[in-house]
Amino acid sequence: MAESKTNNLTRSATYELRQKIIHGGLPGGTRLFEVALSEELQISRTPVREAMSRLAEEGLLERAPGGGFQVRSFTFRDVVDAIELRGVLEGTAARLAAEKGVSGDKLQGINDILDSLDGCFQGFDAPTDFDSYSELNAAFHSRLTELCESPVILRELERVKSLPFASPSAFVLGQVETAINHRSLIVAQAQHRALFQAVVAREGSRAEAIAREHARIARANLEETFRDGATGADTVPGLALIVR
Amino acid sequence: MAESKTNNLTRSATYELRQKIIHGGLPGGTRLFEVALSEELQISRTPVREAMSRLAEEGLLERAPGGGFQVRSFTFRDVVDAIELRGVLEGTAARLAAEKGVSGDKLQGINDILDSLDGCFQGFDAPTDFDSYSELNAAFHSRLTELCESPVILRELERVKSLPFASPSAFVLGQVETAINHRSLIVAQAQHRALFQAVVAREGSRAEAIAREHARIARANLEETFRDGATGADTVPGLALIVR
DNA sequence: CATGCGGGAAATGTATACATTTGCTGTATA
DNA sequence: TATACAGCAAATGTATACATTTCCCGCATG
Repeated sequence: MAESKTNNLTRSATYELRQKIIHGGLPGGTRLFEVALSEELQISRTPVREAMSRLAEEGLLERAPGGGFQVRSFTFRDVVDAIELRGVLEGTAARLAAEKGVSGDKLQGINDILDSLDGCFQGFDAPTDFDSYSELNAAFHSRLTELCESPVILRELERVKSLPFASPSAFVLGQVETAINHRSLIVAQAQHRALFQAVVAREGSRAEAIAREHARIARANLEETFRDGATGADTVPGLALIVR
Repeated sequence: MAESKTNNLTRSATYELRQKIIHGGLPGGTRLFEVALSEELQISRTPVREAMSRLAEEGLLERAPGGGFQVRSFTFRDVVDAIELRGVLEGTAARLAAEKGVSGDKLQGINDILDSLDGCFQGFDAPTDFDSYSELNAAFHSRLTELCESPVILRELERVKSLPFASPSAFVLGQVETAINHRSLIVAQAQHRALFQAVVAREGSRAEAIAREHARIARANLEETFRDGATGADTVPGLALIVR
C-alpha cells in the first residue's frame, strides 16, 4: 500500500525548485548555489545537484560557464519563438498522422473530447469552468498529436511545450492572467474541429497549416497581454521569466 | 597557458561513454550500472553519475523506470523521424531568416563556403577529400540556420541533429559507410545554392520547402544503406543503435 | 590609470561510507 | 502448478569529508 518512495528528496527538491522558477521567484540568469539550496531545503548537496540536473534536462536551467547551474532566461522573443516552434511541431505531428492514416477506433475518443469542449460553451457565453476547459483542450491536443505515433517527435514536442509560456497551460502555471477572450476560444474550437477533420481526411498539408495557425492564437494572446512592452515583472507573478 | 581542467573525470567519462554508445559498444536498452562503470573507468561513482546525467540531457541515455539509466534505443523508424524532424526545424529556421531578412555582410561568408563546396567537385568527379567536404557542408548549414537568430530554435535543432544518425556527420561518427553517392552530392549542392538564394530573396515558403527536401537525401541514403531490412548489427560498427 | 600577479574565500568536483529501495529467488501453501 | 511472501543481494539514493578549481580582491608595477 505504501507509495513508492523513490527519490524522495530529489523529487521534492526538483518540485520546489521548478515551482519557484515558474512563479518567478528565481529570475532568469540567477545562479543556483548547491550549499545555499541544500541549507534552505534542509537536505544535503547531492539531491540538490540531482534536482538541478533534471531541471536542466527539462530546459529550465542551463549549465553555467564555470560549472554549476543558472536559471535559463527567456526573452519575449524567445517565448514567441517557442510558441512558433510548438505550432511547427504540432503541425508536423498532424501531417504525419494524416499521411499515415489513423484507425477508426482512436477517432471516436477524440471526437468525444471535441463534443465535451463544445459543451463548455453554454450558448454563446464564455466557458464557466475554465479549468475543465483547459484540461479538455490539453487532452485533445495530446490525443491528436499522439496519432503520429512517433516517439521522437512527441518527445521533442513535449520539451518545447514545457518551456515557459510556450503552452497555454503555462499561463495557468505561472499564474498570469492572460488576455484570452471568449472570441479567441470560439475560433480555437473551430480550428480543433477543422484540424481533426483534416487528419481524418488524410489532408496532411491542410492539417499542418491549421495546427500552425492554431498556435498563433497563443502568440496573439501573449502579445495582447504584454502589449506596450510592459514586462510587468513587478506586478504579475511569474513574469520575471521575461527579462530582456 | 594551462588548459582548463574543469570536470576532468566527468568530462572523460562522458566522452568514453558517448563513444562507446555511438560505436555500438552498448546496444540500445542496455542498463548502465554505476559501480561497474566506475570500476571499469577507475573512478568513483560520482563522476559516472554526472556523466550519465549529461548524456541523458543529450538524449543518448534515458532514465530507467526503477532509477538509474539505460541506453536509449532507436528503431529504424525513429531515425527516419529524426531526419524528418531535422528537415522541419532547418526549414523553420530558413523560413524565419527569410521572413526577417538578413544583412548583406553575413551573406558573403556563406557564399564563400558555397564556392568552396563547389571547389570540392573536381570537374565531374566525386570529392577527393570527403572530410573537408563534410566540414564545409556542416559549416554551411550551421551558418545558414544561425541567420534565424533564434536561440530557442537553434537549441532544439542542435538537439535533434545530435540524435544518432539524424545528421550526416553521424554516419562518420558511427563509422558506417553509407550509400552516399556522387550524384546525391551534386543534387545536395544544387539545393544548397537554391536554399541560400531563397533566403536572400526572402522567399520563406520556398526556403522551408527546399530545406525539408534537402533532409530527404539523408533519409534516402539511410534507406539505401539498410535496404532489405538488414540491421547489420553484426557487421557494421555503430549499428547496434538500431535494435527493433 | 591600466594591467598583471598573488592569495584566499567560496564554489563545484570527487571519493566514500551509509541508508534505502528494488527486484529476485527460494520456499511454503492453496 | 500457480501464487504469495519472506529475506537477501545488489542497485541507486543520500550524507559528508576532502580535493580542486574558480573567481574576486587587493596590491604592486609598468
